[in-house]
Amino acid sequence: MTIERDAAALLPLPEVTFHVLVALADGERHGYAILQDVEARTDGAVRLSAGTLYRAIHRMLEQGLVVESDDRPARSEDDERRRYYRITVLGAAAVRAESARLSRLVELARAKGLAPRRS
Amino acid sequence: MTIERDAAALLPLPEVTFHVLVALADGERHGYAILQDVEARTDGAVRLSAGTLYRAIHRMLEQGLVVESDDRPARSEDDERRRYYRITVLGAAAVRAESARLSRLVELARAKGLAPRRS
DNA sequence: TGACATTGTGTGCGTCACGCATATATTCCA
DNA sequence: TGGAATATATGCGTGACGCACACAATGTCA
Repeated sequence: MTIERDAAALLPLPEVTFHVLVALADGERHGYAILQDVEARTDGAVRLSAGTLYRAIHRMLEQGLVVESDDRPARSEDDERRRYYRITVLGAAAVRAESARLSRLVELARAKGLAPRRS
Repeated sequence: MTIERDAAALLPLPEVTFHVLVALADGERHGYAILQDVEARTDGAVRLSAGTLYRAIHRMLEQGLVVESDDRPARSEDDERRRYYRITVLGAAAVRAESARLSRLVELARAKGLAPRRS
């Protein structure tokens, strides 16, 4: 309950924040990997600018949407420069709330015949 | 085709612009009526601030998303202060494109189990 | 009639999130 | 060995936002 209200207070989420949370939903990733993941999942349609991404991550750390992780991959596959992030319970609640908000926006347009038919 | 590309170049639409276009989709309205219409259709969840609304309308006029209308209601139901607006072909294309974009965002979240089930 | 809320449009101001450019260092690979 | 890719970060300008405020006409009610 409190989590849901805390999440609701953060809406609307900035676009880049939404993408970062979706990218982290199924596992930890470092910044640059988030960049590539978003681009791949959207077939190149969404390309985050690096500057905005890293600033968004800093904001998200302060807001408690993500935490930095100490888990590092095997030394042979690691890169010291990387900083890994994990989504928090609040982060998951926030992206769910934002998804619902966006879904309602689409419904508004759909009611006027302005949205694609339900896929 | 050209219209679709012109509309695509305006994405993402500012949130208030999206709401104004949806409000105008089924008929002409003046600014203050748009304010009330959005609030009513969203059950009070979305309340546009007047300042942002009127500035958005000015932007939209310059971009050709809406045009000011000379049609006035019967004098008995009119109010000289009002300024009426009509959505353009470009405006309709833009809100359709934005709806599709938002719909794709929801799909991204849905693929990770973070969006409400299809309503 | 006088007071006050509502309707209606508009500007001033500060802030946040953004893209683009740039900085800096490391790693990969031909 | 030199250039592309990887990786993170800051500088700067802009656009859209909310809130406060301004100002006038209209409606309501004591």
